[in-house]
Amino acid sequence: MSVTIKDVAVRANVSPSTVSRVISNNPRISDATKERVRAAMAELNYQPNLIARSLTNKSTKTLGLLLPGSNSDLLLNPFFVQIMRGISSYAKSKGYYILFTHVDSDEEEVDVLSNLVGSQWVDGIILTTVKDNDKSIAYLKANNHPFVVIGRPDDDMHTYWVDNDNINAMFNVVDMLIKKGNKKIGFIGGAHEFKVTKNRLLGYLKALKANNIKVDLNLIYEKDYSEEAAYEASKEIINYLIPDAIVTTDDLIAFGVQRALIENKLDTVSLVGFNNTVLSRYKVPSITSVDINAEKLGIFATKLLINQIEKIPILTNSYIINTKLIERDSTK
Amino acid sequence: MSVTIKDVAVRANVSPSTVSRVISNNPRISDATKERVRAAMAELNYQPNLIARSLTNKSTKTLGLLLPGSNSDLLLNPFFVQIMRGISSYAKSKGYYILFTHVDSDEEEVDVLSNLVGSQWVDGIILTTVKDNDKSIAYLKANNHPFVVIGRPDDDMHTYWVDNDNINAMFNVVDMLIKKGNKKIGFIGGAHEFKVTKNRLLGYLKALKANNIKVDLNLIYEKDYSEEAAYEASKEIINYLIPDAIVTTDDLIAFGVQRALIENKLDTVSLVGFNNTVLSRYKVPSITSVDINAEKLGIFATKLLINQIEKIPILTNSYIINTKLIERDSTK
DNA sequence: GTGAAAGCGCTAACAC
DNA sequence: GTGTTAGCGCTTTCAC
Repeated sequence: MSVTIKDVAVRANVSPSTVSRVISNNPRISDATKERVRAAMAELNYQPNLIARSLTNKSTKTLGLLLPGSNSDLLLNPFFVQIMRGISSYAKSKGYYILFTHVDSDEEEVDVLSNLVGSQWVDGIILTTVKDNDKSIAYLKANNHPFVVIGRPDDDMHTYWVDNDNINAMFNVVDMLIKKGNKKIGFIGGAHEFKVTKNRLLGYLKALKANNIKVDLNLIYEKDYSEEAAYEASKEIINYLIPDAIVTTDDLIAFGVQRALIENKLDTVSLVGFNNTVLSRYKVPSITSVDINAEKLGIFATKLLINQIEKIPILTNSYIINTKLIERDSTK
Repeated sequence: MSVTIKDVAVRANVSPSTVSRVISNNPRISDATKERVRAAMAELNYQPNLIARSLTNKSTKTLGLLLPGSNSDLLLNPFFVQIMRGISSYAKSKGYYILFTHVDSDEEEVDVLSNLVGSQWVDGIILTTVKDNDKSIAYLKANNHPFVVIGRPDDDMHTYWVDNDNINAMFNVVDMLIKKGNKKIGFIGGAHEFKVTKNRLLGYLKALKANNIKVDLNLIYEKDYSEEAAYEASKEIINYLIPDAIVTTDDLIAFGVQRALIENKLDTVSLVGFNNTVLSRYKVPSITSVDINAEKLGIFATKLLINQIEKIPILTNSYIINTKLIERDSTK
């Protein structure tokens, strides 16, 4: 059928092992035979069968990427695609493939992992969300399988992870708003089970405290990552009081807030998004947002994982990716 | 190291081949031994090594997914993620994995394909864009490798593909607008090299013709898939004349148009997007758009591909996925 | 109904 | 420097 190492060997009048050595560029092969073998490979249009190689090497040069399920708008968020782009490009540069799977439910997640890992399909796993007491993390640790998570895990000293400094990023947003004179600041975040939400909320609280502003629980909402839920939450806040500003944990959420603000003609209320998606810039008014460098998150996560797999000594088990506040018209 | 078929065999006091037969549920194995083997597998927590299986079976149960490069906002478009979700969920239901790669340039595309195919990593390929004289399609055909494309290819009788009826979908949009009294209708599309753009333009032209409206080339723009480019194009159209309506080939483009319209206080101009992304619904005014059923595109593409790989007789080499016009406030 | 043996395409230890 | 050989973990033909 397709041409194998044996065919090349016959053609070049050498043994299969010699061909293999030429492929891996083994220095002990004479230049003459190298030439001959390479010529044979070219003539026969030979391409190594990576499956066979994987079997002997016990390594597939493939990374598994677990994406969250379809129960929220989370995946529709462009920042996921940016992360994927980062992962894909770094992986490619290091000769790795990416296998991806959606996970529909929490229970399923460990099953899927167990398949991927147990079947020896992947050399490592990239997790894209982190929860408290994350089952997937627990499973991978128990099985001692290389993995990296995007987001800060509970056991941040003994896990490979990348994340933004979400506490600080949100602290800066809120602090900036307060310095500009805003006092009554609402917070609308995604589901509380996600670490991101939790940490951004922490940053919010920290900033209030640092500026001696009392926390008002009626101004704090944590729902799911949808435009609609955010819209509803904003209306509740507005009914309670007219805030000076509303901060959110995602642009999609900010879009929902903006809709509510516009509907209620509240053009004095400041608004801040997160993740700096393409559209935040083009909204009217354009929305101030925090650029989280999603592509970089993907790149460094993959780097951490590949170093781990290839046992390349690394100085750190994590990277904090810098964020950048992009001020636009929605904050005065 | 990890537990293999041999370990199970020893434990269950049978030969490896028997274990293999139990795994594949071979009917000639007695229920008693089946039981025994299954028990052994459970006790040892055995999971088949898929790499080894792939080597013997000459099938990896993995599909390669090629995504467009980073030179446009195309990939940031939520509809891509929806397609991926469709692909992933159907593939999963049939026991297939998905390997994905970004392609940065056209030249690179064939290289990447040749790697994927030649290395025998994937059983089939999913192409997500189609161009005229598509090199990738040519390569896959030449190598006789199973593939499917999302979008209608040149040789639509001898290629597996899924697509919307883009000509008709756009025809209906424009026809509807004309029936409502709009006459001067602008068209802003993505890059002309993409078949999608071409076909939607065709539908636009067809509708004008059917209604005896003369084509005005000053109202037709084909740029790239970006908000910004669309915004600029709209301004040029507005400078030329105030249109009754503007149709676009993508919501992202429509967003750019809307920004230009709002800036110029042109609230009488109708606007239609495409792909019905989440945000079109929440824009102010909400944007009429065409739902292309992206997830379904992914599902049926994968179905076509897997049937082909497994040599399941199929009645058709393509599916036309229905579209649905979602009327909102942007069209009067 | 079950076992023995060969082979998928590659790599690597061991010879010479 | 190069060849021989065994083996990665599985499936499958051929025996019995």
